[in-house]
Formats: sequence, structure tokens, C-alpha cells
Amino acid sequence: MNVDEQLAEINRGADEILVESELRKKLERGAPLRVKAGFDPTAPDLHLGHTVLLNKMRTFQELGHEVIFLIGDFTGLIGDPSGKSVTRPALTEEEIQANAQTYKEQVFKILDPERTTVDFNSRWMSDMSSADMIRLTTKHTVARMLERDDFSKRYKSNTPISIHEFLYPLVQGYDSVALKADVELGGTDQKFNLLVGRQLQSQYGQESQVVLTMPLLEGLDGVKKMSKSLGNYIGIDEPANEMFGKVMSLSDDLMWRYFELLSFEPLSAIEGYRKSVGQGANPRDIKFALGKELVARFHSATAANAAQEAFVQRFQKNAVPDDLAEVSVACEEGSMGIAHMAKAAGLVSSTSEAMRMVKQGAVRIGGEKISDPKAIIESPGEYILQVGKRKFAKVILG
RNA sequence: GGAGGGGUACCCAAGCGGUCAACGGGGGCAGACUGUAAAUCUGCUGGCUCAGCCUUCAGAGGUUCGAAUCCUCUCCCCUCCA
Repeated sequence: MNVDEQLAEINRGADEILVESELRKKLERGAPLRVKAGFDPTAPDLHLGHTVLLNKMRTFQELGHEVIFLIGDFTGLIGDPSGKSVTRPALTEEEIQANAQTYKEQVFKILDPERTTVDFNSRWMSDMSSADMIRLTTKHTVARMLERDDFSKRYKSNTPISIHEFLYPLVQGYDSVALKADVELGGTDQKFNLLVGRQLQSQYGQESQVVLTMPLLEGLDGVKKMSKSLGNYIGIDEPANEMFGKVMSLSDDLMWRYFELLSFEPLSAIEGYRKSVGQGANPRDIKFALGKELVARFHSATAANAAQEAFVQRFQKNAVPDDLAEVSVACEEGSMGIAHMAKAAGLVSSTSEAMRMVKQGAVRIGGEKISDPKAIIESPGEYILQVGKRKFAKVILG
């Protein structure tokens, strides 16, 4: 692939490339580039938001470059303040190790293991002497540090900034020095940190890395960025049906954003989808395609078809799922109140909630709606119990 | 070290002696509708042996017939001054 074609691939979906002419120069040398991306070890599970970046890393691999998946286990001790207006609590050593392990297990669903180096920045940071750390801090100024958006905001509004927060960009930047990175990828929220890397490299006498930022993927709510802590995510380890269902729960508008950042389909195909919806096609069917593509990527094509089929059965035809969980509920009195049964079966978290569900008409037994919160169910017996549209169980009373 | 402002349900945020299981918003859940777990509308959102009862308003005491609301002490957070 020639340089122009490579650049086009690299550009797809990217927010910014700083500086593109430098990237071109690096590519023209023909040697594999060292492409680095750092991951914060806070989230134990990768979600689709992370894969925006991983997909781009994969693109580099396909173009023959070397990718370094850097786990910021040392920086995790600091806690990146990016995008937050408050200091984040630092993680413990144990938490970081456990999370890092999970990362390793998951990234190869997307990345090619042959062309990936997994590294930890504690490797060079843990043993850095205090003197070297001070030398590192001489490479940057407070004024420049305060250029960073959230620092300057906090500074102006008299919100505290801890000294150690200044170290985060410096350490991340130093990682690029230690790794002699040619390119660093990151979310748009990482732009400042990535640029510090460029600066430090030249201070340490290296050629500066090229910075490539990717947009942040919005979570299921369509507003906030996808994150584990906000609960608005689709994890790449989730069961196929769950993943498919979550894709279907995206609003029709948000679906396009997901196509843009997650789909591997050519841009022209996506444009075609847009047109067809404009001409009256059901957005649901386009969402099916997206759901299938993603489920196929993380599970298999078979699983993707099954997931769609299950979805159609359950929500379009109101069928009871066939992979019903069986729950045995002990009952000595010969009968049991509906609310207690739902609670015992684990479909609701409290009997109070069960009562509410019944009053709202959300509870069915064998397809029959139960409207009396005090309904008595005979024991022994087997019942298909349903709470809401999504929670089912085969309850064996006895 | 000094001065001041705060800690209320999942989150934000009212309340400032009884009518408070606690306004409002967000989130979540449910129902209706539908072209989907989209959108929209409506309801619910501490627990229980549920027309009743029990435990909540940072923690511990106290005043009172009665406190989230008043008093005392403790813990935590924030701002300003030094």
C-alpha cells in the first residue's frame, strides 16, 4: 500500500493528526513505525468506547506497523485528572494488577498478537530515581501546564490542583521517550498529554511522535462518554444477546455515531444506509445490521444471527425465551404470595418492588397478567414467571 | 494557625419543630403506544408478615408530647486569610 493510501486509512474517523506532514515523512521511510497507545487501568473490562482506539491500532497493524499497548499501571497510581474537575482517587497496587490482567486477556479480540507489544510503564517509572524525576520536571513549565483546559479552569476558579496531577502528563510523555514512539494514539481528551510527549521527546533529543486523536464514543445515553463507571457501556465480553439488545436500545440518532466509529464497513455503505432511512426504511433494520456486525466481531457470525433471531422472537413476537433459568423455591405452606415468589425467584430485589411491579401490571404467570398484589400461587407447581419485558424464570414451587 | 460555609434517598438538590418515607430535576424501572430494549406519553422509584407496621436525612448524645429541622460533642468536605 502506498503512502497516500496508508494515510487515508489512518485518517478514517480520526479527529486530528498532529502533524500530518510529519506522519507522511515517517511513513515514507518505509520502516515499521512504533505506535503507542496508553490505557488507564481503572476499568476492568474493555467496552466499545475503548475499541474505537483499538480499531485504529489494528489499522496500523494491518499496514505493517508495530503497536505498543501500554498499560499505565504507574500512572494509575497518580490518577489522570483529564476531563474531571476533581482529583481522582489513586488506585491500589492490587487493583491495578487485577485490571491490567483483564486488559491483556481482552485486547486480542481486536489486535493481532503477533504485532502487539504489551508493556507497563512501571517498567521504567518504578525505578526512576528522585533525581531523575526532578530532571524530568525541569523539562516543562508551569505556564505550559496551565494551558491544559481543565487545569486552567480549575486554576481560575480556585479549585484545588494537586502537585501530583502535574506529574501525570509528564510521566505519560516520558513513556513516549522511553518507548521511542513514532505515533501516539489517544482520545480527544488526551490531546494535551499526547502533545507533552512530543515536547519531551525533542527535549530528550528524539524525533517527536505524531499525535493522532480519536473522538470519544458516547455511551448508551447518547450524551456522556461511554464509561464503565457511568454504566452506559457495552462491554466486549458481554453475552451475544445482551450486546445485541444494547445496540438495539441505542436511539435512532445515536446509531449513526456508532456506525461512524465502530463499523468496519466502507463509508460509502454507511452513507447508503442513511439515504435509505431518509427514503423511509425502518431504522430498526439498519440497527440490526450494526448489532450483527458487532456481535460477530466479538462472538461469531452464528451467534450474531442467533442474537437477532432471539430479539425478534422476544420483542416482536412476545415469545418466552427458551433458555429459561430454572429456580427452585421452597414453599412449605402449600401456597405463596405472588410478590414473595417473585422475590424468591430473584426477579426483583425486594418484596416491596414486587408489589409495585404487580400494581403496574408488569407481572405475568404463564402469560397471564397478575393484577392482584396479593394473588396466591398454589404449591407445589411449575410456573413461567415474567416481570417486565425482559426478566423471566421458570419457578418450581415446592 | 484564624474566619466562614457545608454533609439529606442511586446522583444533584429542597426542607429549617409537627400535615415528611421527605418538593423538584437527573438516572433507573414499569405501563401504553410503536417501526426497535428508538421517539413520545403516563406511572412508580426505603424495607416488611403491605388498607397496617418498621428503619432512614454524616455519627453519638441531649431538649421536646413530637426533630431531617433546636442544643452539645465527634468525624469528613469546601472557601477565604496567614
